[in-house]
Amino acid sequence: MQKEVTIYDLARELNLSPATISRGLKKSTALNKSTVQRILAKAEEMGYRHNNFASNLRNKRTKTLGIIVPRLNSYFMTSVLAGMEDVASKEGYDLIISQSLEKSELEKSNANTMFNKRIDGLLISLAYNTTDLTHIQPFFDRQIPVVFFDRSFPGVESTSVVIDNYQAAYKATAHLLEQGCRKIMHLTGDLTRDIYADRLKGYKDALDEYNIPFDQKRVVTSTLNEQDATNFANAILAMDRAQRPDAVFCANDVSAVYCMVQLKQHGIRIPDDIAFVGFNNDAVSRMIEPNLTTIDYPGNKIGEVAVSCLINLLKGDENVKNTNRIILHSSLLVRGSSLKKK
Amino acid sequence: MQKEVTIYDLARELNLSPATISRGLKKSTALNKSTVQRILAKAEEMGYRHNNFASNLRNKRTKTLGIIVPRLNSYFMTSVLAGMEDVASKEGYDLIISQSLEKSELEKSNANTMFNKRIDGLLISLAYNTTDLTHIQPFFDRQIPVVFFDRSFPGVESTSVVIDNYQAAYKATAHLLEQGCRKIMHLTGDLTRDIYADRLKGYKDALDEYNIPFDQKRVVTSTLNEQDATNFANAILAMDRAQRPDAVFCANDVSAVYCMVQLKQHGIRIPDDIAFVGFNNDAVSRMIEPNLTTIDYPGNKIGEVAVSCLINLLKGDENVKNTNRIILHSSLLVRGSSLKKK
DNA sequence: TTCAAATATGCAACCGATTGCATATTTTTT
DNA sequence: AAAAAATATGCAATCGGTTGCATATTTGAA
Repeated sequence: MQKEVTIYDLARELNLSPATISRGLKKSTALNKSTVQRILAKAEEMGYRHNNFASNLRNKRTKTLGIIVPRLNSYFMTSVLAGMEDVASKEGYDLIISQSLEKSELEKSNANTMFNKRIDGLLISLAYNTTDLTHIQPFFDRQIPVVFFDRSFPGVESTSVVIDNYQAAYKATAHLLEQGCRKIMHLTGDLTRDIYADRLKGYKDALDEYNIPFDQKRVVTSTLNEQDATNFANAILAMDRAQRPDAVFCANDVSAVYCMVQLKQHGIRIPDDIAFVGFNNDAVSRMIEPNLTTIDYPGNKIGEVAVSCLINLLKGDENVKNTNRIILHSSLLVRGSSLKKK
Repeated sequence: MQKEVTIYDLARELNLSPATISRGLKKSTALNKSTVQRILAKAEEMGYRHNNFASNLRNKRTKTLGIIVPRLNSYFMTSVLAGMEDVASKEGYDLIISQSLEKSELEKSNANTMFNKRIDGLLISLAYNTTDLTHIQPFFDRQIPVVFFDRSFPGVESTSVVIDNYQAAYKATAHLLEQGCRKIMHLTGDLTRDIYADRLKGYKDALDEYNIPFDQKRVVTSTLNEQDATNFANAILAMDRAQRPDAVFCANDVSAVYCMVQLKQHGIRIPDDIAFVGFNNDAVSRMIEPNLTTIDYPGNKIGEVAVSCLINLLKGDENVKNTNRIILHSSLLVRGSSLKKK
């Protein structure tokens, strides 16, 4: 292990003090321009690498942001992360990423770990079954900024970066109505997660707009996993003709796809018998036949915005403190699964 | 911002020296057991948090491992990461994760960033088009251990953790042969990545075992993305009856699925006309109809093993230095896409 | 009782960058 | 030419934990 070059080494070589070197490396304007140049050149020449630990210790900042997500294995999350990485690295921040695997327990433990690692700020998208924020409280107590993204918590004081779930669901439902569907079911997730509550509201309001009475029996709450989607499909298959929906709006693509697979295996034609709309524009939406109509929203953008926000908060930007909800736009991608009219 | 409790605060409260506190917090056996207990209790009571930066500065270790992966958006990668996270956090290591998005350029820049962040060790799965390891050289030069996983580099001196690609491909091909297929095509990735080269070898040897002559025209190299898979399907559709394969073995599930979708849309029946086997056991393999026969391998395990290895290397374990290839087992999951015999 | 061995704790010098304040040097003003 | 202002650089303390070596205390053996 060859030893590292420090500012003291540079100082000795250039006959300057370590203080001057430190300032030079940060291009301080207090220094003579030519001195700064000499320092930079020498640093390059000797292979100097900045030591974050010494610097963090002194500054009492870690220059690290923590990210907790339910799962990494969706195209959406990957895009969010890529966006976050992009902005964070430009601003010189590291990211520590962990998955809650949709389990509140694990989320708590991850939050705790990050707290102990002294991250400067936290970005979090909540697990399905998280019902309180006690695990986030330590951050609030120490004034460590927290930004929620995608899955936020109702009534929380922190900034959230979300999409217009209400609008998106409204558009999805209205689209099905325009296609002539009248018995539209909605497969949703845990309604304490406001993204799902908002989508439900959009669904309801679209029905209302078309004067279709809302029927509670047409809304099914689930965890949106493979098993639940299949069960949901089986429940549809068990219904008699009159009861059966002519369309289903699912709160994510994966559940829509599993549901479609099961229905198709039992002879249901899509979209003729039942039309489908999903949510997320996951890769699977283009693997199923017919391709799934879905809501597309810009993961990258969400990531970028969330990190920018957090960094502004860290910089103490007062404007950001007052903004506590940033809503990004999404769009409806119409594909075969919902096209009844040709 | 309330101020942090340090070992000096604890020392003052307990009338001990900071040195003793430091040892106590690490449960040093050099200390009286009751003293350790008192220290731990007091630390808990006062809300002490260990300061990594001070500690890293002193120890000249960052306790951080860097991970570079092509993409995070597969079930496999997510599992690998979960496994890595598990072991790493147990050993007190942080992870910094970044994606190369299959681009060698980005991989280089990520490696460079990690080098400057002074990670203690690197875990890397190479991008499709990485053809040299110059970007890893700085790690080798400073004796920073590097472990390759899944996608390794031929002839590299570092430890690699991989699956038995050869065996898996052999099993997959043999299975298709047992089902009566004789014209088996193989859609593969870049053959300079040894995982693909190994799979090709397994495919060849299985054919050989059944005395089927190998035909170079039956092997198609691609990037395994949606476009390439669709093109491949179109090529099959363009073949005349005699030429058409009766089975396809794809080097990943995603390409198999896209290919199947395209073929099905043109009336090809699966598995009757063409049987399919994929690789990875991605979630999509159970979304397509018929469900895709595929190779399942334990992502979690790969992650765990890779990190354990790296940590042993960091501990200077000589045994590990000599082991430079760890091969994990995988298994064939037979599903509808390849079952011709009922 | 005395001395050696074992056990328990403290001292103090690191690790490397940062920054308020002081000092030295140069430029500008009167 | 002297004083004031502006510019350039250095001093030294600080961030908090670690560890080799020294010292103090207890235990056990002779």
